Amino acid sequence: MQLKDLAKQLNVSVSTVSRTVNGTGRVGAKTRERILDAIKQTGYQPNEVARSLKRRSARTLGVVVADLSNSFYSKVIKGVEKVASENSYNVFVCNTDEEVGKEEEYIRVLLQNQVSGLVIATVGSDVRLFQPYIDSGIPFVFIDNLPLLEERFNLVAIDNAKASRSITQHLVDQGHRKIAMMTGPLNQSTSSERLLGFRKCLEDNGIMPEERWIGVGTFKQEYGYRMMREWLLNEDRPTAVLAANDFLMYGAIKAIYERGLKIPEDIAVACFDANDETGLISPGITAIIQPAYEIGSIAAEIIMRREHDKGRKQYEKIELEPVLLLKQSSMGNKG
Amino acid sequence: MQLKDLAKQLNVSVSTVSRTVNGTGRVGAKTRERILDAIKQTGYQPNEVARSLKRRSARTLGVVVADLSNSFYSKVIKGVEKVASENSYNVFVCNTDEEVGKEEEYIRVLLQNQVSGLVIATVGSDVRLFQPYIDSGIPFVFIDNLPLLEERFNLVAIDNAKASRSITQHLVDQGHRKIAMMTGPLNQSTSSERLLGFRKCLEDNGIMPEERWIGVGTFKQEYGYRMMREWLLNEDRPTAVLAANDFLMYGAIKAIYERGLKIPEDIAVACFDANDETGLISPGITAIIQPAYEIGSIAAEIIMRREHDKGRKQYEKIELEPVLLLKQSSMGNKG
DNA sequence: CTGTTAGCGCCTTCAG
DNA sequence: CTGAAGGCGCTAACAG
Repeated sequence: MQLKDLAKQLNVSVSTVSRTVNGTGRVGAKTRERILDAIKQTGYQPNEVARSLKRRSARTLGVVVADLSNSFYSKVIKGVEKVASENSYNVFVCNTDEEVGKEEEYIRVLLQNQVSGLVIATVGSDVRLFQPYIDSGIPFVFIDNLPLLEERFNLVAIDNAKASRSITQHLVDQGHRKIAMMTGPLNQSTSSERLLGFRKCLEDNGIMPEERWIGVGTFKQEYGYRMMREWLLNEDRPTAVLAANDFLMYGAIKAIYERGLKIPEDIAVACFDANDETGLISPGITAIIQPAYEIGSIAAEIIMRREHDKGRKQYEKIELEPVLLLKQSSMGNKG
Repeated sequence: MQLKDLAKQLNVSVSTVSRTVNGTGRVGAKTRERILDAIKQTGYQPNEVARSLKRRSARTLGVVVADLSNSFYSKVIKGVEKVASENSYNVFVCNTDEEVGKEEEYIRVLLQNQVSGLVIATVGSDVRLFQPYIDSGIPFVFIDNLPLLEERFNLVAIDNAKASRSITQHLVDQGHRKIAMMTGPLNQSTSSERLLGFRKCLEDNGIMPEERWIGVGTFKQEYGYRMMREWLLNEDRPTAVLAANDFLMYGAIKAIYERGLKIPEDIAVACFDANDETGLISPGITAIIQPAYEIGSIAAEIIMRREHDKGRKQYEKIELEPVLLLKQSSMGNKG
């Protein structure tokens, strides 16, 4: 069923039907009535693809994340979706599994599909590939990780270095001086910034960071486990560990338990993003919690704003405040 | 940049360019060469929306789930996405928050966007609204919950009643006779089937199900908490609880701990879908684990098959085997 | 107030 | 092997 058929059936022109469907332009009361009726009868639904082609925009947002099953990202997505649906936009969600190739591919596909904007937690793809699009005015909003771009992008994120300093300071305040850190690839800014903040904080406290206790690998559980195991093989082991995300921490904890050690008595742990909804993880894990839902909704709002004043190429950098959630995993004074 | 511009620039017709872009129809070797070059130079990308309009199909799958942050669904989505991307299809993901209205709205929007097929974990919307679409051959694949439809739909799911019987039997085998069950709305088949299996198992074991220990509410943590609390107010309380999903169970456990009781010593617990990736939830929770990723990928494959032999209206019902994961939460003999 | 018409960007017969 | 032309379903001038 389409416009044309309806029009024919009612002996009016397609444009009249179109106008009443869209509520644009004046249409006679009774003709409108008849048309609305027929629409209800036939269950006519406009073809969005045709509309998108005409309008040259699909009223769709693309979201590219590394891992859907990571609750941080799923909350971001919910935030994006809320704003999108308030504006009658759709959301395309893509999962890159932290693979740069997939990320580039998905961005390309989304662009081909005429998305109105992109929300990206990049894992380091060469976003410059998409410079033409960015310049052409399609808003790219980065969350979490910074891209390899100069200035021409929007950003919604926390200050990772600062957050890292604050959680490290907490460990120091508990009396720890032998603190290890594990993080993901340094080409991701979340990783490098968190490491930077960690180092800075130790230095500010007159502690020399031990290079052997700095693990740079991936953001996956398996790496956290391997790294921690290695550290524990040595007699001289850290008394506290900071992990740059929750998966790393879960891996680390597994290694700690395997070694028969206790948290926090033998080793204190803290990390980013561990937000236990169940309340059953024990001990509770001290963590920096990012406002994930807000990150998503604000990112989407930026795109909406760009849709309104198109052409105006202007970029927003929004910094949100995380929360330092204190739990048992890091408690107990070592001083 | 579009087809027309490229054609003009190279002094060939649009059709020739189109043919070489798509690799369809013969094109002279050197003209092809020139065109391919120009494509690389200009970074031309075909407009998918226009293609979709022409083709009258968007090569897109829609997925409708109740809650993205539920790991069961995020795994399903990953499964769908894998198959989709293997076939160069895109995935639209929608989150209904368990609201029937949102579900109907999203299905409508997806259809308007000419998706090639839908994967739906329905929360009970009146899918008959979409009967015309189903009849017109757009494949609807249901997972998890059964729709209010006769026969004309595809299904990928586990046998919920059977799974429920088996986990209940496990509790009985541990010596329990005072077993409670909490579940979601009965208009969702996962809920009603699981309750059915529970009842059946008790009866098979000569145990009369106590109606006061059967809680029918929502699938949310908050309800699990409230229900459990109520049960615990009474002197005569169940010695084991089965929850129809993990959120309910987390709520129940919270209530149990608040009451100062121990798991499994005072009360044994078991549920559906609690798949602890962290390994830190303690005690570990006995649960029926559904093969979520496979459910998603098989659902997507069904759609792909329908794309190939279109017109052939045929429906597949696929039953997958869940796993009964035994953990401490239900261990210890009460007999 | 309503109808006619020209595209949106691409694909695909049908001629040449 | 290549070009011209019509049309996918809808919207938006532009006329009437």
